[in-house]
Amino acid sequence: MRPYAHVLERLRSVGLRPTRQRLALAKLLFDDGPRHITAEKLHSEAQSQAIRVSLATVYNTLHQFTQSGLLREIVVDTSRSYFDTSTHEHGHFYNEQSGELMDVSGNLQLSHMPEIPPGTKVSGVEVVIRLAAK
Amino acid sequence: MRPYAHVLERLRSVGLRPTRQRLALAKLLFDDGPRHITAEKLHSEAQSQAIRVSLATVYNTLHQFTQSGLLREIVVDTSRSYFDTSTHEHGHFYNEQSGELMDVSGNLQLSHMPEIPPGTKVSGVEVVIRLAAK
DNA sequence: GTGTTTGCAAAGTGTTTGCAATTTA
DNA sequence: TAAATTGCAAACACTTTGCAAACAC
Repeated sequence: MRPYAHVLERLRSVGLRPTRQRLALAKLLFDDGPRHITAEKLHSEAQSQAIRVSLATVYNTLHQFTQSGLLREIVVDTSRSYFDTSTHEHGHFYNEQSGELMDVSGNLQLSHMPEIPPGTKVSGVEVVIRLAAK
Repeated sequence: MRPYAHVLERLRSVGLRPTRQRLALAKLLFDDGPRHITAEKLHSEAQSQAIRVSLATVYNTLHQFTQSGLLREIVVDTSRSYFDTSTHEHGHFYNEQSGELMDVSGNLQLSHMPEIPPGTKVSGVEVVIRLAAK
């Protein structure tokens, strides 16, 4: 029985040593479909499953995963960072009251791509639909 | 001669007392066409023009202006808040290297508006095109 | 064994807050 | 003069960093 096999493979494939902490966090992140999570949430989730990881390591790991392309950072709130396990380009709903971040299903395109300022190239397009209670 | 007349009027129209600080900041913000600015930048700009305003007041003022609809806050960077003097809905270019935020000219629409989660309504749509050096 | 990773605690950064002093109407 | 606003300094929340101990290979 190798419960971590797929996650282990995933880490190996991007050249990250599969340490106990990274394996545990990767399992939390990638084992149950798309997730949107903050560092603090992931940390407390780990704690509640008796996984001992420091908050600093959670931050480090989230950034390493992001750099490696396993995660994507989504900027919707000045006061905390969200990380998305879906790395393809897609839009988001953000509920400011609850802090909940959700994928927009289906593909959400721009009507047209505007002209890009000279000397630059597009590194990403973010569409955020902010929600409030009705 | 009433150099602040228009700005003064603007503050009055949203029910904010035209104090010396608010007038000076409003002048910096609204007198030269659309601007995208952070609190620290506005503060240092004021300082360099010998306008005495504390950073706390700059923050307070930016938030009051935002609440009153004179400004719009744009979320593009976890580490600082940007405020836009154009309050209509429009897209932005964000150059992560320089920290420069620019309007997308022309109107940038979504190909379609997705179905909104039940019990919520759209409070705003943000489109950010991230730029990197070519 | 050697280089990498972790955890802690301290430091950092942008932002907010409490409250006395000042200003506006 | 009464109520609103300001400025200061302290407090805050999230995030990053330095470094010794622990770990992976």
